[in-house]
Order: sequence, then structure tokens, then C-alpha cells
Amino acid sequence: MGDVARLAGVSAQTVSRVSNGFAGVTEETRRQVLDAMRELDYRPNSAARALRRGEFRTLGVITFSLSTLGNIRTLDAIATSAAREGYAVTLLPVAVPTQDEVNGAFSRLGELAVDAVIVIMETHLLDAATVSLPPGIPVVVADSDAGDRYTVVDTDQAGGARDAVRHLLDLGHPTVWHLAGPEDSFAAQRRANAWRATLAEAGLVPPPPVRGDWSAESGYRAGLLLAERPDCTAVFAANDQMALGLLRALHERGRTVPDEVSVVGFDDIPESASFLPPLTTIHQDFAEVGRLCVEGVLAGMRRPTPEPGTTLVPTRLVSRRSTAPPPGR
Amino acid sequence: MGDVARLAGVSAQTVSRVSNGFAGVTEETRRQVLDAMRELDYRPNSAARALRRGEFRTLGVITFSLSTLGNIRTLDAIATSAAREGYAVTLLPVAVPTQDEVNGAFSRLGELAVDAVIVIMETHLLDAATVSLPPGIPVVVADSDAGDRYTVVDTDQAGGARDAVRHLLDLGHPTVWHLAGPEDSFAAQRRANAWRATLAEAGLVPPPPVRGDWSAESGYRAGLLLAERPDCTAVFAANDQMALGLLRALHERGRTVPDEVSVVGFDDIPESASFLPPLTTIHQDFAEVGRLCVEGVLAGMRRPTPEPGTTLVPTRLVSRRSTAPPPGR
DNA sequence: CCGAGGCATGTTTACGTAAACATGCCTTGT
DNA sequence: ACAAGGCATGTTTACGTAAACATGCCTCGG
Repeated sequence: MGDVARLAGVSAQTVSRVSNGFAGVTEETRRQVLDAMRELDYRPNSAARALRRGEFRTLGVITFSLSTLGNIRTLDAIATSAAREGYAVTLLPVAVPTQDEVNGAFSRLGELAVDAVIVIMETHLLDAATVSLPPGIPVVVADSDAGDRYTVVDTDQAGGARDAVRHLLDLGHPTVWHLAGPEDSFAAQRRANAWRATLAEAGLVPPPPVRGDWSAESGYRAGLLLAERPDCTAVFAANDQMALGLLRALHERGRTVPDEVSVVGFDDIPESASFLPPLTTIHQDFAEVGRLCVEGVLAGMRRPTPEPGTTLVPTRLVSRRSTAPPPGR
Repeated sequence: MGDVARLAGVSAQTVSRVSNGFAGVTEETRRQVLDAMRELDYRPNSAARALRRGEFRTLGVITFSLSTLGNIRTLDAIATSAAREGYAVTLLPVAVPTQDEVNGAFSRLGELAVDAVIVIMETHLLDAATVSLPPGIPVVVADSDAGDRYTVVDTDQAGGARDAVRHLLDLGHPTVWHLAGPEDSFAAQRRANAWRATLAEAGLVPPPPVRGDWSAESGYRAGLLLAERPDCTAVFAANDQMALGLLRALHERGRTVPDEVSVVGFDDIPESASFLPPLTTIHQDFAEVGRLCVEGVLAGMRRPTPEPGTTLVPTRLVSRRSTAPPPGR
């Protein structure tokens, strides 16, 4: 910076002012400084800048090894939103979802160069973490239900599931079966609960749910069971991949979709439009989740103590060809 | 740090020594300092540390919006390897693969707090970038063929494709058809070239390739064409998703796999083991690619001028049930 | 028994930047 | 015409750390 100042014939402080886009610098002076910067290929030292300013302009994201598609797309949206706000994103990978690993990530975080943290993680692991987050830095949690203790942003899982079930009931189906996700997933739990509640609202007794593990293969296995039940005319699958396996099983068993059985998925993954038949599903707006996460931590940096609370991002039912009225209607 | 030193009854320098795991500190002194650190919940300031040390212990990764599965898994491996080496990973998202965006990312990089850069990007965009990378910081490129100008780490696309084709020829198939990826992808080009070369080596004239766009849907469309050709008994698909679509098309047209037609994919995505039938495919070792990227930049930080060159990560043929000898053998 | 040398620890300093304060010139109103 | 005030720019200082150098004690060999 000193060199630039010398070459431009000004003080280092003026260079700093130009470098930070400060007002109150003559146009001519600014030009001279910019020329000198270019000439010397000057780049501000971000470490010194961070030390002086007390902020890093960086957000930390803690998540499991970029495992699920949803997490990835959320991360992507976070990175994009953060970049727009002039923030970089630092990844804090947690190799395996064990308590030790989570604690490790949290303690590393303490000495990491981040101004705020976004956690994409199921709550029960957060809860059990023994290492506290560094005090005073804002935290937003995605994909969790810890709204009573943290600021939480999440897809409206319940609303989406309710829309899926209602869509099928409105078509005239006597009831809706559920191909649920794994028990240890909160998203799966919330979708299953909303399915049950929506049926109950309609005065129906929910049929026994069939459980998968999110994979297409598990959906296929579940589908083989459901295909045996002639009274099963409508299935709400907890994600699109299981729906894919379900479609295959139904097809193999000669149960045509949607003529004999209607299927609704969840997520709206790109491939779902190309399924056989194209899948009616619940679209999740990951981009919005990511944007709100960034917005949330930035707000937390301005306000001293953000109160806990949950922001839900609405879903949208995408109606394709896998749903129709039940046979005989 | 001063407070900790005071509480522990030592100098700030000793605190620094303990904090950095320096030898030459009495066990007792170390314990006292550690106690004081805990007591005061001291966390070293990474900005000051970076300023003093002249390094950030952070790697930058430039990639397109976490688009393809391969990029994501590479990024994941990079983050994990980097963490093991004590480095954090900062994401540099490039929203759209346009020249402006790439230039933007590169120039932002200049003032970013990273010690090295890993670029996951097709070469032609790198080439056209007008903004130079900051001089003196190591760069490793993945998923590219710019081995003459950069240090490059990549999956051995050609070797994998060759293995796929040879596997089918060895089973006795008269020739092997190719369901290629999009023209603007270097990975697709290299796989197609190796397919052609391997057939030529065997004295065969390659049948016309069918082109898809990586998606299952495009594989389905291509599969409908290939199903019409009774002389087509073996297909090498450039990725697993297109292979999935291909399998569906063949199934619909009554061409059984592997009895009538054998199919080999590329990537070994998790789902491919659950395809119908389970897919023989080429396994890519993304973890190794990521590890080598990190190793490469770290080596570049020690050596002054790393010479360009390409490191290829070998693939592995995973033989499942979608391949068999041709009918009548 | 004494000096050399090693080892644990303390003191000084610089890393590059930006906030806070200081300076001096020029405009403006009476 | 002159004081007041604004505005562009300069000077001083501190951010938290770790390298380099300094100090003092203790051990060990002749």
C-alpha cells in the first residue's frame, strides 16, 4: 500500500480510501491511485484488512460430507447469495455424523476466520454437541426443528406433505398410503406426521406406512408390497427417488400409473419430469432456503441478540402425469 | 492473548508457543497456559495469525454452481483432504459459465484469503479467461486437459472407456455402440475418442455414435433408436444416468438386458447397483482426485515453480449383471 | 569450582490495514 | 474583507500474533 501511495504521490490513507470506495476523494486523485494500483498489481491483504476491521466477510457452513442432494443445493444457494453480499463461504466438512466429529467441527470453528455460521444438520446431533459455538457469532440452522433455540430456516415440509395428500384426496381417492423416509430423519418425520394429520382432518384412519431409506432401491422394495394391495390407489412417497423405485415396482406388477395407482413424490429433482410417467411432486425451493440462511446470519450480525424462531419456505405442487382420479370414477 | 498470559503468569510469547504446539515449553507451564485459555475461553484470532504468518491455511475452490455430481464429489473429497491437512476450503461460486463470470471469480480471488486455488472447470473457459490468477499462488485444475499449462488432476477417462469397450469385446460382442455425452464436454469427448480408438485397435469400424446430454431422458430417447437395430448387442453409455434411460427404453421395446443387449455405464453412481438389472459400469475414484488436488497445491506451496503436467486417477470396472456374451454364444 | 553451552522463557518489533484525529485550503455569507 | 465551516488529504495509532533476538538459570565437563 505504501508503494502505491508513493507512486501516486498521495498518502497510504488515501489509497485505503480509494480501495474501499470511500467518498470524498477527488476524481483525479482516485484515478491516479487506481493507475498506481494497476501499475504495481496491488491487491489488498485480506488478513490485515480482517484484523483491522474485525470481520472476515466470510460465512462458515457446517454440513455432512455433501451427502444429500438437498444439502448440496442449499449450499449452492448459500454460496451464491453470500457472493452477492460480498461474502465468501468456507466449508466445514464433517466426515461422519458422529458426536465426536460434530464437536471437532465446532471447536475448529472457534478459531476459524468466519463471521457467522450456517448449520445444515439434523437437530439431534446439534443438541448433543458438547462444544459450544463461539459466543457472539450468529448461527442459522437449516434442515432442523430447533426453532426454540436457534434461528431456523427450512422448507415447509408439513405444508408440502399436506398439499400432496390433499391433491390425492381431492381427486377422489378413498385414502392415501405413505412411503416414508427413514425414522432418524426429521424431514421424514415431519412429512409422515403431516400425512397422518391431513388424513385425520378428513376423518380417515391412516393405513400403515411403509418405510424406506430415501433410496430408489428401498422404494422398489416397498412398491412390491404396495402393489399387492388392490385397495391401494394413491401413494405419497417421501421423496422422488423412492417414488422412482415405487413406479418401477408398480410397472413390473402390472399396476398402471396413474390409471390404477396415483403417485406423488417430494423434492422435484430434475429427473422426476422424465420418469415414466412424469412424476407429480412437491417442489422445494432450495435457492430460497439458502438465500434466507444468508439473510438471517447477516441480520444477526447487525442485531445483537437475534431471537430464535423458524422461517418456513413454502413448497409448490407440480402436477404431472402420475396422478389421476381413482379407477371407476 | 495478553489476558491469558497474565492469568497464567507467563509472557504472551509463551502463550503463542503453547497455542502453536511448540516444543520447548515445560509441561507445567503448558498446563497452566492451557488452563488459563480454557478459563478465559480464548480463541486465537485467525486474521492476526494469517497476517503474521503470511498464510491463511485456506484453499480456494472455483467451480460452477455445484452442478454435476462429479464436481460435488470432488469438492467433497477436497474439503475432507484439506481438513485433514489443517486447511479450510473457501468456495468461489461461478453462477453461470460465461466468460464474464469466470473473470469475475478470478479477480475476486485476487483479494481473497486463500493460499492456493483448485479449479474444477472445463478448459475452454479457463483458456479464455482474461484475468490472470494472482502470481505466485499455486493452482491445480481438475476435470480439464490443460496439462501443458497447469498442474492437472483428472480421472483416467480414456482408460475407463477403453476398459468398458474391451470388457464388451472380450465377452464376444462383434462391436460396441456408444451413447455419447454432449459435444461441449471434454470428459464426453475423451470417452468417445477412447471408444473409437479401442474399436480401431481391434480392427473394427465404429458404428455411428448416438449423442445424449448426460440426462436419463436423453438416454431413453437414444435407447429407443438403438433398440430398433437388431445388430446392436452391446452399448457403452458415457454415464450411468443415460444408461438408466437406455435400460428403460430397451425394456420397453422388449430387448432384454443382458441376454440380448449388454450395457456398460460410466461413473458408478450409488443408484447404479439398484438398476434393473444392476449396471456394469466404470467406477471413478473422486475421493482420490480430490486428495491429489489438495496434495498438488500443497506441494506447489513448497516448491517455487511447479511444472505443468497431468496426473491421471485410474478407474475400475465394476462388473454387475447388465453385461453378458452376445446371443448365440 | 568455574566457564561453556543448552534450554525455558521474556522483550521487541513488524506484519498491512483503517479508524480517529489533525491540517490546511477553499468556499460562502455577512 | 474576514471568519466560519466544509472538504480533501495527511499523520498517528492500534488491531493480535509470531519471528527474531535477548536474558537468565541450570547442567555438565575439565
